[in-house]
Amino acid sequence: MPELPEVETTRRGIAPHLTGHRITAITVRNRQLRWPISDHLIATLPGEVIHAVERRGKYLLLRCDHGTLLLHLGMSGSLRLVSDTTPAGRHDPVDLQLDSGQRLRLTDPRRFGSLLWCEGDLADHPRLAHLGPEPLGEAFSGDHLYQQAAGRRVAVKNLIMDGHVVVGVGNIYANEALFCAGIDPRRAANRISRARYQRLAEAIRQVLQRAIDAGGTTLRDFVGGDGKPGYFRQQLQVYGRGGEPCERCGSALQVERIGQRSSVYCRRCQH
DNA sequence: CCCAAGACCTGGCGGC
DNA sequence: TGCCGCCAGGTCTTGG
Repeated sequence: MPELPEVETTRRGIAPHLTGHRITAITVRNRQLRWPISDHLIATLPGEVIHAVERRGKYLLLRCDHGTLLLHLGMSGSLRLVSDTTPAGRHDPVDLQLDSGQRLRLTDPRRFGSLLWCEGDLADHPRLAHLGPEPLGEAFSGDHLYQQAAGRRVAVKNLIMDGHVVVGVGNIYANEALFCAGIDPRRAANRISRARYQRLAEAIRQVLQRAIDAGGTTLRDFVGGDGKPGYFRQQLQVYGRGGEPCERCGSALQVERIGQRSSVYCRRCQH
């Protein structure tokens, strides 16, 4: 589920229910996530008040009195607010009990998500320190991509999915943005002009922003606890549409693996 | 430094 | 129906 737009949608959905509230208890049913949940986190979190809910890349940041909870949803994670009598399912490894009576429940069947506790300077945290710029922020541009591409022969699709280059671009939106920009996903990163990177940066921004905007409409359902977002599916031009006609030229969309990830593109429109 | 591949996990699907 | 292999929205680690 979670690419940047979904993480941002989640952030917006949960923030009003968390901000200003105290975590009164943490229930850990399975601590084996991407990294085991630390004893220190479990001991420390109860009693902390959440002052703000922010996002860096695909990490949600719950800023508390004495530190920050970093929450990553991995491949299959989602968060919901539930009442404290809602029975937990098989794949609900963690609940945070709040002083409002609600619980923030993490559901994560594949357990690639993570919960980390950071007490020092957030910017120095090993998971955050080397991340690239936010795609919707000022520091991200075609020039930035062009500079990052220098000397790199990987496929451009792999470049833009590299979190050290730019955060938040997952497999879905990498495919979409490259289609929008008319760039062949297999093209070597260092064989693309500055002008075309400008177009690509713009496409990345646009595609992510549009998805976030679409996500906004499901916020209420999400927080109510039953929402499985599927809202942006209809807007996808290439992802999940291998073999179907290209929206622009009508020729059949090509499916191919690039860097272990399934990729879809139009042979006629993307060069 | 760059890059490809393997690793972590579970569930759903299509094919036989 | 049952089993098997493959696929899945992420990213860290390892080894060349």
